[in-house]
Order: sequence, then C-alpha cells, then structure tokens
Amino acid sequence: MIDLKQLRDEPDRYREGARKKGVDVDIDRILSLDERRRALMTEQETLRAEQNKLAKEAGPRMGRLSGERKGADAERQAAIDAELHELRARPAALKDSIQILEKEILAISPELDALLLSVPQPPDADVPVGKGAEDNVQIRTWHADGFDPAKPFKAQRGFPARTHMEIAKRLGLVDFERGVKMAGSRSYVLTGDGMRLHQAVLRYAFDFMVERNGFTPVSAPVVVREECMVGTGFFPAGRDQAYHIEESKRGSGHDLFLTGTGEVALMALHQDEIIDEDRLPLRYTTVSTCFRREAGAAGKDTAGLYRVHQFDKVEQVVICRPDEQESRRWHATMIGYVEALLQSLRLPYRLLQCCTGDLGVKNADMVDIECWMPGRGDEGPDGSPTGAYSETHSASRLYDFQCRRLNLRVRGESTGGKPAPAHSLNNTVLASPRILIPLLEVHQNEDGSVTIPEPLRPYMGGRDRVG
RNA sequence: GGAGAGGUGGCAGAGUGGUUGAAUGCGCCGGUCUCGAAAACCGGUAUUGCCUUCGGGUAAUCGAGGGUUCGAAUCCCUCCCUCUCCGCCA
Repeated sequence: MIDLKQLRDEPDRYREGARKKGVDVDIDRILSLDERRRALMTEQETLRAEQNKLAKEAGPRMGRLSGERKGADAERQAAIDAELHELRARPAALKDSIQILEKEILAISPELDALLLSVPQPPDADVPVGKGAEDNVQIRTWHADGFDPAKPFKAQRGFPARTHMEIAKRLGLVDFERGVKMAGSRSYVLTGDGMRLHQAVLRYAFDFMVERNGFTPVSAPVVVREECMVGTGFFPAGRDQAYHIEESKRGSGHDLFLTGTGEVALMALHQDEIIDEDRLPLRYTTVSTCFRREAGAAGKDTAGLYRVHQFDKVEQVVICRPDEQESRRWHATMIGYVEALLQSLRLPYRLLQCCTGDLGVKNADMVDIECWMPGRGDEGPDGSPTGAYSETHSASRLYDFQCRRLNLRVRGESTGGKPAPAHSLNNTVLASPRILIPLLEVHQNEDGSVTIPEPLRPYMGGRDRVG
C-alpha cells in the first residue's frame, strides 16, 4: 500500500507510476474521496469533543440529581425533572448529528480503501519503461566453461538436445498421465530418481541459505487467512491465482487461501508487529509447497514441468530498515546468492532487468533470473529444439509498500524513535520441479543418462549420475 | 465432535456504568548516588487519524462488528480467536 499522505503531496508521482506500470487507477477519485472523508471526520470530531465535555461536566450532575429525586417532594421532583430534561437535550442532539456523519463516512470508506489498495508502487526512476516481458533488458549472462547457450547444443555436446519430458520418461522420473488422472491438467507425479532429485535440489538450496548465508530457517503455514494475502500485496489483484478454501460456507470459521509462495508466510509472520531496529535485518528462508491456479494461462506451457499447479520452492526474504540504499544493497546481495547457487550447479543463466510494465503492483524494481533450458524454444532445422532462457527466479525490491500493508514496523534511531514501516525484499532461491528442466536438459548425456552436479551428490546417496 | 475458561499497554496482570488511555509489577529510557557498576530512590515510557502559529490541540482504539445509555474496557447481541479437559487422529 502506498502512503496516502504522500499521494496527497505528490499525486503526479503516483499517476506517472501507474501509467508506467500500465495500471489503470483513478487518482483524482481517491483525492476527492479522501478530502471529503477528512472534512466529515473533522466535523464529527468537533461534535465528539463537545459530547465528551458534556459527559464529563453534566453527566455527574445528572447522576446526583437522579439520586436526589428519589427522596425529594413533588415540587422539588418537578424542578429536577425539568433540569434533567434540559441536560439531556444537548447530548441527544449531538449524538444524532454524529451518527449522521458516521453514516456518510461509512459510505465513502469502502470505495476509498479499495482504491488505495489498488494504487501500485511507483517504479524506481532507473527501471526501464516498457509494456511487458518483451521490453525487459538483459543485464548479464553466465555459463560454465564448455557449455555456451549462444552456440547450438549439438555443436557443443555432439548430440541433439532432448527435452526434459523425453529424459524424464526414459529414466522414469515423472508420471504425467497419473498426475492428470488424479488432479487434472498441470499435475504430475515425481517418481524414483525424479523425486530424489527434487528433494536433493530443494534441500541443497535450503542448506545453502542457512549454512552459507546465515538465513533463519522457517516452516510456516501455506494455508492462510485473507489478511495475509492482502497484507503481502497478492490480493486483491491476484485473487484469481489463489485456491480458496471456503470454510465459512460450512457455517463456522473463516475462509482460507493456499499460498502461491513462501513469501506470504515469511512476511506475514510479523504482521502487526513493531520490531526493534537492532533485531534487523531479519533474514528468513523457507521451503514450502506453492499452489497456483494459473488462471488466464490456459493453453500456455501445458506440457511438462514448466507451469504446474503445485510445486515446492525455497524462498528468501529480507526485512530491513527503511532506507533506500540498504534495500538496494540487499537486492543485489540476494541476487548474488542465487547466482552463486546456479553457478555451483553449473546451470547457464541470465539476469533480466524487468521493465515497468512487468513489475506488478508491489515492486519498485524487479530482476528476473532465467536459466537456459535446451529443450525449450522453437524447433531448429534438425528437428530438435533450439533452447531458450526461461524464468526460474524473481527478485523483488518493495521498499515499505508491503510492510505498510502488513502494518509491520520498525522502531529505533533510524526512525527517530517512532515506528515506521520496514522495507522488504524477496527472491526465489530455487523452485522445483521447474529447476529440474534445466538440470536434466543441461546435464544430459548422449547415452540418455544425466550427470548429477557435484553439490547434489551428497543428497543423492553419493551417486554422480541418474540412469 | 462434547464440556468449560478466557481475549486489556513490550510482557505479566487489576479493573462490572462517570476525569480509566487505563492501577500495580516487570522490562525499557533518563536522573540522583558511585572511581565505575549493582542495589536503592526519583522521573519518564502505547498506537493511529485529523488540525497545528510545531508549543501542542483533538478524536479513535481494552479480539472484531453491532446495540443499550447523556456517558461503555465495564451491560446486551453476533462473529472470530486462544487455552484446558474428554473423544478421535498423522
């Protein structure tokens, strides 16, 4: 959520930000609703102040008079009644006026609140302006010696690339048919070494964050209340993407939602908290199952392990002091962790600077990491795929946007002793089975086997290959 | 699923209709004392909105929402959550 005060001060910044992101939001409507609401509140407050004053002054007198009335003669009673009547008239009139104002405020608030939630965070000035993924800008690429995505797979390896589906089928790693039988399209069953590889790579990534980078390991709910989804910024915009458990329809309890990323629980952990500055930065990592409806993606990437409804992901989250430079440093650092991880797995990748149109509502900046997948892309002249970079990671810098929604604040010297929304960042560490695509395709051998990258071998019983 | 108890400040915990935004204790901050520290003593210590001549003023907030009342942490209703015991169970 953006800061309403800032919106009032510099509405053009938010108009421009929304325009760059291609988000349609009526800033003028917000400003006029806000102005109206504030005017009503000021009026209401004045009346309340008088009401409180009367309650303090006239109230006790009324109490005494009521008591005195019981033992008084008829004439005295009449006098008391008259005074009581007078004392009551003013507060009663105030109460009516206050309630009328209250109704007017209540009529405005839902629309204003909903509009406020939909105002995107303006992109940083150094983010390239663009419409969508096609306008993203490559920052750099990396590949291990001996395998360069820029050259044809066959020329380097001596045989045409097989897709991960072919490899998986040959080695019995994935059972797509039975997955679909049980749970519909975009479902799969990992079997044998497929499941072992999945677990190995997740565990390796998790240990990598905990042991090498000092992140706090966490296991947290993947089924959460709506506030967590709104607070982390996934709702209302991404409501269609989340599975919805309608417990309230059973007559008790409240609705729940399946989280699409570990980010939700890692951030919502500290919802409504004020954190002491010297406890920062908080660095959390979790491995969690992620659920995505993939609404609107019908027909896109239907085959294989690329786009599925359920997967597991190691996620990293940093909550730091509200300082732009500190946020920027963490962003770079968190991307660095992923680069080191991918390099250790010898998976070629590239960094993409996302353009403004690709940032989503929450982010001030976002960098995607795409791994080289030899089995994707168009079919080449020899009938085998040409390969393509495809997204495996996404590193977001949100500044205080998410923490303001979550009511997650910091207090300390840097905030002048007052609570202030913290800054937050998140980045994928590794998502599987998607990562199995480059892992199988890049490390496949001519005989159909797959070489297990060295760091995963301890998690695979010491073996150096599958198949 | 059955029965019961309860949700109050950073924490513990009083408070059943009227200067109670809230006693007391702990914690934290400042001060006195001390060579220094501890102890003791004194003082301070919620959040948010709005207004501001930047001194402050004002309103709201005791799980959430509604109601009664001139006035609600306190009474009534609805909902949510937590805990204990029993049952079931990975």
